[in-house]
Amino acid sequence: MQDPATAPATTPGTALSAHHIVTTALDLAEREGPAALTMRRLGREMGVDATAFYRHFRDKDELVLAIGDRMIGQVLADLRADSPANADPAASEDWRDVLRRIAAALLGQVHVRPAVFSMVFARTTGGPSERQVVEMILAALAPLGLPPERVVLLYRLFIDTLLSLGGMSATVRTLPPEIIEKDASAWSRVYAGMPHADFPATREHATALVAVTDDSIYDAAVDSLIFFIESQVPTDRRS
Amino acid sequence: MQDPATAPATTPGTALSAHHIVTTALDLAEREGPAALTMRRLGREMGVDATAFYRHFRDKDELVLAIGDRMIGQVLADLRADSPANADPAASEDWRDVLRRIAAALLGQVHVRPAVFSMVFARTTGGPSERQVVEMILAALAPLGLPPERVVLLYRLFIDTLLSLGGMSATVRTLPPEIIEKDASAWSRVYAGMPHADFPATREHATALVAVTDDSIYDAAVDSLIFFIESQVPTDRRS
DNA sequence: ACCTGAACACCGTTCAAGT
DNA sequence: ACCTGAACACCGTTCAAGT
Repeated sequence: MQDPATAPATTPGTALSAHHIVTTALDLAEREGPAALTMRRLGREMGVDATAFYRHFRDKDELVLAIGDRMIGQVLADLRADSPANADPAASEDWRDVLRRIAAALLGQVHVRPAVFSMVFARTTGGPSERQVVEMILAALAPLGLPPERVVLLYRLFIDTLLSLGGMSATVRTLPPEIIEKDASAWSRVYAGMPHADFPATREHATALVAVTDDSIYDAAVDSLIFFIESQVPTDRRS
Repeated sequence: MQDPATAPATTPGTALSAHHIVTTALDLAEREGPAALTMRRLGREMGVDATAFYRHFRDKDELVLAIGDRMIGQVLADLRADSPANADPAASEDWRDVLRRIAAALLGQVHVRPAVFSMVFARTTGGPSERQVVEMILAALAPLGLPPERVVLLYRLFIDTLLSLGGMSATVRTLPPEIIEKDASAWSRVYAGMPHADFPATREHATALVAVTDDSIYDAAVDSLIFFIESQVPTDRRS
């Protein structure tokens, strides 16, 4: 609690902090879309001049990465929350379950913070949360008896596939509404009124095509990745 | 050849056409990055006012989609060029080879047109080239004896995984140079100077981690996807 | 130490006017 | 029919000035 009389008259209770800026920026991006996250708009939101943020972040990119770091922190928090190690810290979890839990936590953020996810999925923050997720995946794959080059390739295949699939889905979700409409109608046109003679396979699958969801594709990707990794594991380490 | 005397003095030999606009815009984006593709910059490039393009495209998004369509057209051209059906039109190619050729053609555009790829990989143009690629993949998977819902899921898994992995790679490639540097150094920091006690798996794989390339990940994804699809095919249809 | 405000060099897009 | 040019409502960022 700050005494209103001693607080500077120009900024009544609106002291900026990196944490508070990130919180407000994240909310703004999710509420109105990635394009609404501008320095000026954020300034209006927080009652300060647009240029005030440059005291806390070198440039807008730094701010966006900080928002991304906040999101990865949530991924990590979700992972800890439903970890079986909470019940039995000594139990070493099956690597498949570790990967499935990480995949689920990432997909959760695609749903709950699509704007942020679309802004940072191709970027690296190098923050502490990111490092811990990296360590979790590598620690799960390391005991499988594969050469290190193979381990890191499978690690990157896993994380890059899920980040990019999630990022694509999040990007589409946060496009301006009129463009989402255009994209959707483009697919309808592709699948529907097509010359039967030239596009037999597409016509045959038109009904099924419109029913596929991004989440079912993501789930299939997780199954596919685990199935592929399993196939590389020496038979004596399979379980 | 146009008589210089009869050509309008204001636009000497610079008549705009949708095709010419797309060509110049694509070149500009690849030459100077996606951020350099602005209406004003393109106008300067072509010697016309920035607002002249609105006679040919409804808005900038339409122009970007047209550029994307041009790129997919190249994918299709590449596919036709190295199709074995050129030699023997009666031969029906193994579905694995069809998928591998499509994957290779997409990756080719990631390399040769990363800026365009990064701008459109999450979008749908609904153009004729796109339709033909869709038909190619569905026609390859249709004879495998799977229910239509399964066919379309595997089709989407295949195309979405490769588009999004390629898109992520292309996005990183076309980031402003100083940001690429920041991203790369972020990874070095993650992999290198980390507390050995807390990140044993990361430390163990530090050397191997920096050696993984986007292309090797993409290739592994193609292998993984084909391996997964194979596993779903009824045994009597495997070959 | 932290924020303001003017300024610079940009954006996409609309619309009346020119040829 | 096609392009121009002024105008509107925006951007990110720098820097001198304020408190």
